[in-house]
Amino acid sequence: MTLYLERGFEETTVAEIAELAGLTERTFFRHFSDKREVLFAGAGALQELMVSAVRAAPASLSPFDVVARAVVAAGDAMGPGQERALLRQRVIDANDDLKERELIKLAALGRALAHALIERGVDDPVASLAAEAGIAVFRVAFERWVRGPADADLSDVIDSSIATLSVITQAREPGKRQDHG
Amino acid sequence: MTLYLERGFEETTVAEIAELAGLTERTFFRHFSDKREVLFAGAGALQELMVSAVRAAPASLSPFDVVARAVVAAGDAMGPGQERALLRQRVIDANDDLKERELIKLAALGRALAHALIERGVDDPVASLAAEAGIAVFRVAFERWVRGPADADLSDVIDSSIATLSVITQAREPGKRQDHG
DNA sequence: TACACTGATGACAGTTAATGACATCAACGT
DNA sequence: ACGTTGATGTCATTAACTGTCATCAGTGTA
Repeated sequence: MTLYLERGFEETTVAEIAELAGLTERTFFRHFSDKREVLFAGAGALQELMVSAVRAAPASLSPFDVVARAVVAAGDAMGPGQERALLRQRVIDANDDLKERELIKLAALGRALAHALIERGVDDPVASLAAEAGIAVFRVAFERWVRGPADADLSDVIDSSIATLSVITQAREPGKRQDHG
Repeated sequence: MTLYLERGFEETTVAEIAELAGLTERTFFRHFSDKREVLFAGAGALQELMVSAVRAAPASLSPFDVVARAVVAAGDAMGPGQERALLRQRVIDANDDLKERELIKLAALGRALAHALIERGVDDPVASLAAEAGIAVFRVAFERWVRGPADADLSDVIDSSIATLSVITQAREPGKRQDHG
């Protein structure tokens, strides 16, 4: 993180990272599958947290409510570390390769959530859509939170984004099917 | 595409591609910024198509309906080339690096759609969420279409997915805010 | 014809991410 | 003392990219 912030991601070589850490390149690649993965090592924990939240949700909730609860749980867990998350995000935003890696982590998270929903008995198109919608909310809310005031609560932004999405998708022409021919 | 299908993406070197095309490596990298980009050169056209659809939509439509129309327009354009799209998708699905690139193209598409909505006067959180939801629908529907029967119409799958998402996000506990303590 | 300019390509060297193979060394139990 | 195991170092190699200069075809102009 120190080197990435100082001189950027591309300009930092693995040799430099290894030297600063007192290791060799080879050891670096034993710990991280590639140069980007250093910044995403903790993504697995977040995914497990959200999947657990899905599993722990009451059976009475609708699929989307279950996902919403998982997203809020993730927001709570990320509460105190706003500064660290912000630095990390700054590094990621400055580099396209890192953005790609972030996106695939989110996609994996979406699949995991969908899978957890299916295990609860939700049908597949519904499960995937609810999960993807949840990821979309998470992404948008996170960005609003990072760019917003320093004392804002991520959970509040998430709540608000969930409500907004709900309103948006309701405001449709009732029963009218899109024509396409 | 020939080499990627024969031996996979990782196992195909740029030198081999260049040789088959009767060019040098250097020339390959002058046409494509990196090895993956060969498969995504046409993504820009699709994005322009969808942005145009957003701009051309009647002012009376809700933001989500506008996005839905753009997604359907993309589905129509992709109608005849199912076989080619399927081969391409098979190559992409078999490799994580290519999945990453695909995701960032979709993310760029999402931002472009959100921007087009904002130009129509839609507020920012609403625009981003509508766009992201549209992308989610597109992704889920496209996957269902690719894996589904060969004679299926992508536009129909998209229509159905849009309707499903609409239903999902409506089926919430009315007015109840998620607790997170 | 001669000349200048431009754009695309080739030729070549160099950097760096990433991987495989083997050696070393400390910790641990028997 | 001995073998095992896990983490690390060392060395060699592949292949993605990049910088730089040379070449060459096409085009306009005197």
